[in-house]
Amino acid sequence: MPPRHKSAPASAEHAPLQLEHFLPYRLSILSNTISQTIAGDYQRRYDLSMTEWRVMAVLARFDGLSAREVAERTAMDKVAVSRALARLVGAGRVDRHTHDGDKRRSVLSLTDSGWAMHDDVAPMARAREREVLAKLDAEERQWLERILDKLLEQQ
Amino acid sequence: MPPRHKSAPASAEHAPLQLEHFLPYRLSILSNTISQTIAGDYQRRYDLSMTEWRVMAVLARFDGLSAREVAERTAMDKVAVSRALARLVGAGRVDRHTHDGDKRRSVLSLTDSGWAMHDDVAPMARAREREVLAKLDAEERQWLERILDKLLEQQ
DNA sequence: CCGTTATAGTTACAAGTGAAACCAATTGCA
DNA sequence: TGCAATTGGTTTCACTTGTAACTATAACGG
Repeated sequence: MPPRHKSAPASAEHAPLQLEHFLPYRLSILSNTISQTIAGDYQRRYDLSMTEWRVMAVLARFDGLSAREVAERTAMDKVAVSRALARLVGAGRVDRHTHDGDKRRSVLSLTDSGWAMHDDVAPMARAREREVLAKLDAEERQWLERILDKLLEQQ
Repeated sequence: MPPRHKSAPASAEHAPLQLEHFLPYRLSILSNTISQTIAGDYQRRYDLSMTEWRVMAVLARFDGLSAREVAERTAMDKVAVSRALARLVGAGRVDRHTHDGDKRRSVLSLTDSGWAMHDDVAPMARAREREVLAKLDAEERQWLERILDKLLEQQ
């Protein structure tokens, strides 16, 4: 019986990428897996997309932001934020009024109902983060922190 | 002048998530940034999506895979693979025929043109990976390797 | 054998996303 | 002032993506 797949000749001449050892690919798998798990949690319980959750999370920390500021803090583009806000305001999770003195800007904050949802979801998200970090020992966690700091630092 | 945003009262009662220190969020930003940079490289030069590139990358390593096997190796779902293959076959980058003895299965491999594209793109991808890793010293790179291994290990 | 179940892959439809166009309010500056 | 350029935000349109349904072939079990 011949071997299922021939890989030797290809590697010799073409140096194909080994996806399973390729950092960008591995990061992408890891990030998607974790984010999906968390998103699953709150999508099961609430009708809430990941972008909507992120908007709520920044409004929980910074009350009164404008849509643009939310976009900055979430690293989302303004269209995505606008859409998320439309749904959140519609669902009564977020309050929006107009900035005095600049009628273009909105002033956003969580409603009581938004806070209730936040206070339910945030601990689930944190618990999932702990689940992930539990796979590492204290030393590894410190290194991870440091490595992410360096990789995420601008330029 | 009053403070722009009140965050203290919220944090006291509601313990909002600090997105900028939240591992899943940070991973997502990092992963998206890196993947976008690489995808930009080959989208500028070829009309090639990230899913298509991943399919090509595994076919470069494992000649003769079926679509399902490609899906397994890329962690993509079979619909995404089917679509990527339709485009790649249409563009003459991938050869598809039917498995002898199981007419459901396809047998996939890169064409000469597919190999040429691969041999052009793979070094760019590797160069981008090196750019990222250059932000770390040797010790940090080793820890990152080890940490990703642990976090990606099944369950 | 023959009917049921499982597998490989594609198609169809709905929902999500991104880029560009757009509107309204504001700012800059001649 | 007043008009061009900028900014905040929404809408539109084309494209991508995900889920479910579907077709064709193969494997299983009586």
